[in-house]
Amino acid sequence: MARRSEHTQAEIKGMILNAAESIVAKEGVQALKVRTITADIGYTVGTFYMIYGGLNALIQELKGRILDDLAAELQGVNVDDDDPEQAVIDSARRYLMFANQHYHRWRLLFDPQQTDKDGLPDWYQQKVDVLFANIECLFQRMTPEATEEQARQGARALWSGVHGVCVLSLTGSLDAVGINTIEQTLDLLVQNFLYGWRHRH
Amino acid sequence: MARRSEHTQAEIKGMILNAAESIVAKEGVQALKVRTITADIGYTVGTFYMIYGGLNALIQELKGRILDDLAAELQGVNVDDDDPEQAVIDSARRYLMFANQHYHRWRLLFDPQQTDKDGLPDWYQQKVDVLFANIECLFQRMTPEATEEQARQGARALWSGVHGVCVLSLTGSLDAVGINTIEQTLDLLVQNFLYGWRHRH
DNA sequence: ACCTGAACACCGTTCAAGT
DNA sequence: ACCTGAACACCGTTCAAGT
Repeated sequence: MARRSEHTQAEIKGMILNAAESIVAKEGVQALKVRTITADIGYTVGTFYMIYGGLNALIQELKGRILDDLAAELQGVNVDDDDPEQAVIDSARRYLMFANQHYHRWRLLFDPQQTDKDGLPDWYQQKVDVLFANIECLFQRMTPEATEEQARQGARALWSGVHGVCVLSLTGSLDAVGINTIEQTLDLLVQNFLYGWRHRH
Repeated sequence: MARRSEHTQAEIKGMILNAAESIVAKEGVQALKVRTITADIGYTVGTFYMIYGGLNALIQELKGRILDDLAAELQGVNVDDDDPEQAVIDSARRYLMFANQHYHRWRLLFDPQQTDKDGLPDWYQQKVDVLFANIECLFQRMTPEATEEQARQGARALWSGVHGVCVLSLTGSLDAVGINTIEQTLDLLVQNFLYGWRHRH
């Protein structure tokens, strides 16, 4: 036993990440166990700790990946034509779609157990900021007379709302509703808010 | 040892509930352990299982209590005068205040780990419905020309949004902001939404 | 009948021991 | 240097054994 060197450290790290993503995607974080991960890739527990300091470090990296995927999804909206309002609506729909299709991974991003005590790392916060910058930019274009700070606040308020609709609807905390009803709820929130936002400026 | 009979089953149950509430309020659910609870009340693990089938059963009951407290908080808004819009705004502010002051207990209501696989019990769903009925009623009064179903959808959409603001702001997922900034964000969401709601009907 | 505490299963983490 | 697996700590849950 020991000293197999069948894979480089980098390869093992990749295998761990893939195995972990797969488990989270199928069963959620609560099913993510060190023993399961290492068994899945043909290694034993100890090997995991050669690569990661602990389960939290792995989860942190997973969250980064998920955030990147979410960002890619939101990048897909057409922000170049002259209808910023429609772009906001599209963004919200894409957010719901991502949350619905990648439910467990999306949940991980906001799992209360998985928030590091010493706050999130800088690179993580930066990814969040980039994600938000697009929405803020659309708000600027919708209401050019608003200050940058107002656009920030507006984007934050609406996006929190969009997130709330996804959380309560998809987790079934509200009650059981189908996905198209959820989309209606989302549109209702977004369109009423945007109407108010436009006419109050 | 054994057969102390210093307390009735009902008394022990009350002691467990109090100890559990106290732990959750101070440290959150993740700190709630059977061994800690029973040690706090001067009993041992086995006693816990005389009263509850397991930790989940206790947590379920805790959630019911928290929901009652939240309902009481929201009952406090003045819905009798002729300004239903202001009553909605007040309700939203009270919801934020409750979430902020009873952070860990409020979080428990939406903890993903703590949602029973076979859905929530009927009595729980009923408490949620009662809570929502008030908001729906206010929507009816704001826009009497809307159908009941529209009022339901509107209340659901706005309340999801309100919840989202509380979640993202209080958990620091967005970024670090003070409580008054949170209230501003909340008001922005609610007022813009309501403006749209009123003028689009 | 009421209560204890040893015991089991499970899981994160460590580390002495192998090659 | 790389990897194993026994071992420890922690925790939910069970149950034989005490009074």
